[in-house]
Amino acid sequence: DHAGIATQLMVERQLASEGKKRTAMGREKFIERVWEWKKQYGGNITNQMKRLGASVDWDREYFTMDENLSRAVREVFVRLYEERDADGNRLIYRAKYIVNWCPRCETAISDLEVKHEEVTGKLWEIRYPVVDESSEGASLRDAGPQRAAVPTEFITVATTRPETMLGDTAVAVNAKDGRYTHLHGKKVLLPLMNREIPIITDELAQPEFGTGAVKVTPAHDPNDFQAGLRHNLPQIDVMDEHGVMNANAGPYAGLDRYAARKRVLEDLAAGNFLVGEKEHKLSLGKCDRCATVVEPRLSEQWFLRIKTLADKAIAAVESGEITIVPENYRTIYLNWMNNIHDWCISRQLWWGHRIPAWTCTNEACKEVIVAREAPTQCPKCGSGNLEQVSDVLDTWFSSGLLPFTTLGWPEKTRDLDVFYPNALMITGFDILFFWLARMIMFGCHFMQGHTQDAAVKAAGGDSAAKNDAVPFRHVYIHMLVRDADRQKMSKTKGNVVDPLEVIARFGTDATRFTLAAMAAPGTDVAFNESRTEGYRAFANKIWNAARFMFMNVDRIEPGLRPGTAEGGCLHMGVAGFQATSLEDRWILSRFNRVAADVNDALATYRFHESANRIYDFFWGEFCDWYLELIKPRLNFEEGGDKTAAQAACANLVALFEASLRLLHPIMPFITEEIWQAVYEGNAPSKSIALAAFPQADEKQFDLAAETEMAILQDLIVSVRNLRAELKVENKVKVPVEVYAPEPAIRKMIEQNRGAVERLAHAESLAFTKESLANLSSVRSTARFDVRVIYEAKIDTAAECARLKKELERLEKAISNGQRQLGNEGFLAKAPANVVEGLRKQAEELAVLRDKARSKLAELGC
RNA sequence: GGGCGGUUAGCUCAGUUGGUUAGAGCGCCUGCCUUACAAGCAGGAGGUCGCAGGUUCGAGUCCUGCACUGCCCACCA
Repeated sequence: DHAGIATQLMVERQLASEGKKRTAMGREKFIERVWEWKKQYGGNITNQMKRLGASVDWDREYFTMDENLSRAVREVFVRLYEERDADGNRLIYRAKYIVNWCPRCETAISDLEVKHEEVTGKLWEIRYPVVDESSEGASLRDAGPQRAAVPTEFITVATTRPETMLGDTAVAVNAKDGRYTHLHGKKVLLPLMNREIPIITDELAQPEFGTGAVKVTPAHDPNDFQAGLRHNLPQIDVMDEHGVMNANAGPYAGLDRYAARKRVLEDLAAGNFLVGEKEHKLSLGKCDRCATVVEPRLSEQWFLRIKTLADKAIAAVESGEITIVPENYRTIYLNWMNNIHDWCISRQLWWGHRIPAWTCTNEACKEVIVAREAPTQCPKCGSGNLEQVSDVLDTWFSSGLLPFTTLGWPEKTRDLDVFYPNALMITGFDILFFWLARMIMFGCHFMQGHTQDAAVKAAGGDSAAKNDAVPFRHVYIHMLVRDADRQKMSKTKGNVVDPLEVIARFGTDATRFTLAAMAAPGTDVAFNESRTEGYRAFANKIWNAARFMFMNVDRIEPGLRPGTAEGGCLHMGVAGFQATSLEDRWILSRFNRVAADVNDALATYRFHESANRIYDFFWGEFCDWYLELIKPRLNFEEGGDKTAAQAACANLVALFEASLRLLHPIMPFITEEIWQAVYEGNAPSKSIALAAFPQADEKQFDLAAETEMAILQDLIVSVRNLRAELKVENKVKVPVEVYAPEPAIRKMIEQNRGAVERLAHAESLAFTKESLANLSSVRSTARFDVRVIYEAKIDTAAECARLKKELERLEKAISNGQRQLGNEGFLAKAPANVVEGLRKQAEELAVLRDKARSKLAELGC
């Protein structure tokens, strides 16, 4: 979008560096200059999106200042101006009101654009002399200034902005405050200005605070403004749009507000009016864009009467027609929406949508005309001299319309039928109120009565949704990316992480993976480079695994493609996969599980879970185990079977291809590259992005294979452990003995003895009839004992230490288990599978404990 | 003044509806250039889950209070 105030600021800075000023240039020339700037920098965003691999319908690129969108903005403005609420008030109105004013940007800004900062400032106490009524009359004027020098009574007020006293038009006390009852109806003489102002009674003054008396400056404080209206007080504006004191400030005119503050304080002190100066904590409002301290300023602005729109926006979320993830933002949203104030939508800027309103320049008429197109003549007085209001609209006014204006509104378009309501809005929490809230308000209001195309609605699974006016059905709120130290990125701090730079160093895929893996809902991402380094290594791992695959395909069966039989690989998790071995059955089962988990994680916006799940599968299971396990079959030249090698190769390709599809949303580039290579130019679709996302087939879950494989892995790891402890040299293969009392398990190990020998670096594998638990160089599990036969001196002390630690752990676990299993409450209330699991575990732990005990006895420690 | 988060291994972070022995990456220690991969492989050390209570058969997970910390909202001179 055109980002009115931000963009104008950027161009102003650019001009400043050339020694030029916006005001000297004139509106037209300046806007031309902004367009130039936009042309130059707007492309950066597009470029970043492309480099990030965003999948975007580029034909639908839009800009909020385009003519079609601008026309929609005017349409909305006019409709809101013409529409009246239940009380008969226009939804858009113009009013003279205290608004937040940025003296640097020289414009009004909305409440949201003010950032409050807690600072320790000063609270000054000033005493105002009470006018002595006994000397009322001619003598008052005659006596002149000297009269103030001998007052009899004072009333003391407190302020954090003493310069505003120049615009005071009253002093307020609370009617219930007995201390001031005698002063009701009297006047004080405003120091420095020598102006008599009344003492009024108003709720504004709270007896508990300070002295209980408060100065009233209707033109410079929102509360005072209201009080002023209640008491018909004059509004004396003492500053101009730059925050410089004006003629109303008398001798202080021309001074900047802070210089004036200093002088006022000095003068008050000199006149003996300043009676106190205390440290005081206050929240200082600063301009969101340029950090200048905001000044409450009386000015004529356009407002949107928000309640009508807000009510609909509340209903849409409360009813669940719009869902928000993470859920706590729902409360935040509703809380804000329920306490919303009218929205100041006019800005005294040049860059933006100019308000479609004209004023008749005829002094006697001054009619305001709001219209879609420029009127030629005043409908009231007939004058042809009309001038368009110079204000522009708040950027968010137009941004808030995007869900429907980008689809062609106010025309009735096919796009609106199909795409409205949008399915999902993804946006940052920092613009929840600025943007999201406004989109919901505008959408619900202007699209009321809209009905989405029934077929599209059903296809999206939203056929039961009632309210099609909502701009989108689901909202995903993402957090901020911070720097590695959790600091908010800022140009002034110089800690901005430029995505393009990260991409240049680590690659897009690694960058995307980092963001995905760290995107736990509701948590900021501390962008940590070491993490990205790790994911670059992952990309590298994928690449090398692909090399391995291609190497084997080229050698074993050149031209091999993933299965594309009926239904095609596109609709199945893994097509053409023929499980012929334990590892085949295992990996197929594991793949389907990961596919199930990833789909589930994505459906619930748990992106980090999906990323981590694929990572663990691909690296920890597919590469670390499966590829290692099938190597003997692939290497048929070493006395194997070529047919088996071809089958293994086909499985490898099928599984890899499916994994690529699963990985593609997070790592689009590497997966596309390998996928295309797999098909050697004959891919079933133009891009992997168009291939179906793998779905889990629960029939492929194979619990038996997973259990068996786990035992095999245990066995291999146990041998590796023993080798490491015995410090067996890497090249040396050692004989291994296994005791496996259960015949089925023994058989399974026997069938996979080759795998054990190879992956555990064993010379041979033999089965024993007797338990090995008490022998040395043994590792035991509940299913098997395994022993490495190696003539190395065992470090008895180290082995004892290890066993003792192990025994300690086991005993603790056993006693925990016993306590639970002996607990009637547990047996009665815990689910059966939990109890059963614990029983089984207790048995296994007991076996292990016995083994460890007897082993310790054997070693004599 | 309201509201919302966070506090788990040396560091950065996961841990959905309470359920077996709390995980990952990086870093660290040991050993390996084993023909996909040293950006790698194999093995290892490291945590009383901020503190104090409570609920429960069972708490990192739920409740209360406290401490520290970050953020949002608010017209307190």
